[in-house]
Amino acid sequence: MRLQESGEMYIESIYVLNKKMGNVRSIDVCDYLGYSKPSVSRAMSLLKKGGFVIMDKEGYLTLTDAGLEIAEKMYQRHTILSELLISLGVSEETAIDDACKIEHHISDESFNAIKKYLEK
Amino acid sequence: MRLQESGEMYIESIYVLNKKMGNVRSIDVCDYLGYSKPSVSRAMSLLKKGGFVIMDKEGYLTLTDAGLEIAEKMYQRHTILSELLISLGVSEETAIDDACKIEHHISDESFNAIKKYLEK
DNA sequence: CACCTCAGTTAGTTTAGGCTAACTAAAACG
DNA sequence: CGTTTTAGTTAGCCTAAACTAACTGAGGTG
Repeated sequence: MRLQESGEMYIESIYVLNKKMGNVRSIDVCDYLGYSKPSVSRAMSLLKKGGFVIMDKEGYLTLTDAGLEIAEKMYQRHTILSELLISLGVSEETAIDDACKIEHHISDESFNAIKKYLEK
Repeated sequence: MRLQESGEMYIESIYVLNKKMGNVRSIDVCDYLGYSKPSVSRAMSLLKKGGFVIMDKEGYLTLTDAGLEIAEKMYQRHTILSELLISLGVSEETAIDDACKIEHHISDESFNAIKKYLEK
């Protein structure tokens, strides 16, 4: 199952919310992303089917290993891209916004080059 | 009229093809982007309606001032983002690919910060 | 001159990903 | 204990942007 950009966003949201508040349900994702319940519900059912997310009987969401792998990748990209932009003088708010969009489009090769640059 | 990412791509293609070969028609855009004729035809009619492109009776495409403004913006972004990535050690092919995707998502603020960084 | 090719358009399909309205079922409350 | 709130789902709509199939109309050629 091919994961789209929106799928990556949902997975990353679950990951971030989990770090922030422990248990995560669909409704939290709605609030976080500003999407309607049906949109999130449908996305979750696709992510469940794709094997990225598990939902228990009470509606709590957990990332599978596959989901966690994506989430960590996206989160690392998010963090490092923000860092790059901030180090170039961009405001924190814009840096985070832009990182959020770019993280889904940049190749591993470019990302690793940026990471290496920042490590120096 | 709000311009989507795909609209920006079409406009940039016309601009690039114009630089490369002088006159540009829809069919050249098809070849360049690898899209079907109906896709390009539809896109051109939207860009005409939006006032970004003019098509003469023979089908030759010209950018309006508004179109040219977008094209130059995208082209500059494309060039400078490629430059940035190449300067960080990314291969030319990947750098160009990634620049092509990122150019539509990055804010002016971040772009200007990158530009300033490269100027030093 | 009949025919073919080439460029563009029209019509209709598909997929992705938002949305609202309306339903269900469980929990919380007065 | 009945009603309200909360969370999730179902059904169906909309837009963007790709596609194929099929038409149109202009030029070039046997």
